[in-house]
Amino acid sequence: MSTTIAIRLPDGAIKQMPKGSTPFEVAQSISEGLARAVISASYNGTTIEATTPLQKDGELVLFTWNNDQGKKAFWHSSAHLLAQALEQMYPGIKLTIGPAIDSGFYYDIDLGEHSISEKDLPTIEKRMIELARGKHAFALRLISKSEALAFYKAAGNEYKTELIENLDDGTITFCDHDDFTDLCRGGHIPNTGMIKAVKLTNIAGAYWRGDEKNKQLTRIYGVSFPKQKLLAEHLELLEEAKKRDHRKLGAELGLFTFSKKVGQGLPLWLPKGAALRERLEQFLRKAQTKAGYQQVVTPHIGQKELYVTSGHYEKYGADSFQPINTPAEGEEFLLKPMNCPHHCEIYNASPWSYRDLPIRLAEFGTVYRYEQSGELHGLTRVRGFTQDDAHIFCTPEQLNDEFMGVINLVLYVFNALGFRDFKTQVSVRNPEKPEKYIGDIKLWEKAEQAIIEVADQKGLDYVVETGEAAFYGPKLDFMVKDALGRSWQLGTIQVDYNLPERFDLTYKGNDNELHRPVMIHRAPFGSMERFVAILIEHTGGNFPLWLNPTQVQLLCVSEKHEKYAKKVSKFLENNEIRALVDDRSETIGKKIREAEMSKVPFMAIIGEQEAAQETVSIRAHGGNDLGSMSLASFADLIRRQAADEIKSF
RNA sequence: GCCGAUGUAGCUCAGCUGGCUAGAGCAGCUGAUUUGUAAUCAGCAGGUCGUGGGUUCGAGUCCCUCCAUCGGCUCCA
Repeated sequence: MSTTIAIRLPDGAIKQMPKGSTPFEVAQSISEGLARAVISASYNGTTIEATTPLQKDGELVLFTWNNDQGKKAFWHSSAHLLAQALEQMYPGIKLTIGPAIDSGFYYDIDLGEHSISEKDLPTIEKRMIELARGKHAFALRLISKSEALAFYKAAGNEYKTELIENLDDGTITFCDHDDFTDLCRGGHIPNTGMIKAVKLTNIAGAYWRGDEKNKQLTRIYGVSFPKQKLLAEHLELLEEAKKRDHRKLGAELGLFTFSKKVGQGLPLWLPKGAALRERLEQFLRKAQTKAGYQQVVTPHIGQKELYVTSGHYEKYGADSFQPINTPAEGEEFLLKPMNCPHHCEIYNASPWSYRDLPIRLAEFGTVYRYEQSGELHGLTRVRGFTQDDAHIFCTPEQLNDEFMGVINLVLYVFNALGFRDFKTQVSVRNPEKPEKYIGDIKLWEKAEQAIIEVADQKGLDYVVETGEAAFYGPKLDFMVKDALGRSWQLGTIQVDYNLPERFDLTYKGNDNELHRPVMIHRAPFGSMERFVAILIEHTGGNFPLWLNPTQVQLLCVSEKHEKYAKKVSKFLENNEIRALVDDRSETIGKKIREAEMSKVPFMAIIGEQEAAQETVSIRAHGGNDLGSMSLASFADLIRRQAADEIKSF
């Protein structure tokens, strides 16, 4: 029997180590520095501890703080530490789950009689650090299902018992450190001493197993680091991100506002915001016209019957804005929560031949949805919003090509606005919850297959999310993160075989028989509101020149130069450049300061010299002095930059 | 909707353990100043302290209700 094993490292090197060596010892054989940094490891694809003995040949990957897996192990271990501190400070609480997340960790706890508020967090942090200093090793041990159940039954913890019930005997492990034990599948740092800095960020309610019908537990979120300095940097990053918050910038830049009197979640677009939005609409309208869309307009309300037909009423009626009554007995209208039923009726207004299809109907359609009060969020989640909606009615044979066409349009839009960092997600139904969906399973399968086929063909790097489909069909969603890293769905493309059935949509085929068209619902922006919100956060309010409501601010050095400023302004206007004149009796310093704060891309200083030489002195936002130039070359500069921005896609 | 937090002039904030007519800066208005690359000076005005109730001799400060906002959960046609 061999006493050494061959361990292959990611760089291809093969280490011969004594059987039973640990990843930590392998690291040590490479360098002491690496050994100190190693957090956890994976062996033949399975996450293991740095201290797990390796018994057979295999491939080893060492994880440090610099890998995502290393961070996950670090944060997961920190969750254990949090649980230990909580158990000591609040005896009798019941632990449930405590995973690592993208930026930190949390633990869900049933506090029973106790209650914890944000004021208690610093004390808990302190206790965690004290415990960490004990440098207690994390030790994973296999335990039988019956023993595991006995352990948590004795503790009266019904949550852990429920978790264990769903695990297979022989795969269950406990993790011990110090006097603390937790059900755990592994992936820890060697010992608690590595955790040098902890920040518990917030406290929240979270339902057991994510189900609203279950008991609400207390969730404590935190983040931890191997160095104090890293925590300070992390907090600073959060502060920076807050400055890009679209709610803050929206107010500062005068883009939009809300009014308690108008109502929660009903945004009011101010002139500058409306100008920005208008330009986005123009941009998309142009692209859509090129892509063969036709613009339509439909009313903001529709008879209740319309939504009963579509199935929306049954699904959302009770939780929506309630029907509007009229003087006529029994007559009821709903504020439209989506545009598709209206567009279906437009389709139905004429008979169609297969030669006419595809029909692409587009509308910037304003819809109203009664979102739960706790869900409202700036412009990203509102109760009244405008979708850049369109519905494509096509033959089944045309579906893939049409779907591809929409993907290309969405990518074009994202590119044009600099959204390079997005994720695509194929949202399919959850087969275990058929009650959430309408229509024939066979059609669902066809629709899902079509999306995956086209996404593959396009080479999209998508993830499949089960249970995220709309109730009438699966979709391809384009997800973009906000300043704080929260993911939002912007673009969406949906395949729908169901509404054509419900609205009895038909076309005459070349066989002279009536056939069902397929419908694609799609919105590249998603909604104007959410898109503008994310655009604000991505650009920090420094919009691309072609989109900016104000491209140039003309700043008079004194009131004497007002006349020349007007002339310059006229010139720019004739060249389709959007400029404003600041001719107040303020110092030039103050005018520059205010223009800087309003994030205008260019400032043109206009004084004695400029008036005499018929030039402008240009300062770019941020302080870059571009010197003086003729009006024509300035106009040219702006035109070129705007054209470059648009061309870059 | 649920858990936790917050709510003082248009904005950012001060107001200690409840105690006289609630303060400041910026923004606004009026006047002076006519200015060369991130805040000119002076004066004036502006708040029923989110709302409604309660405790108290006395509430911006303590308690409750509701409303709105923030961080999560759930939801997202």
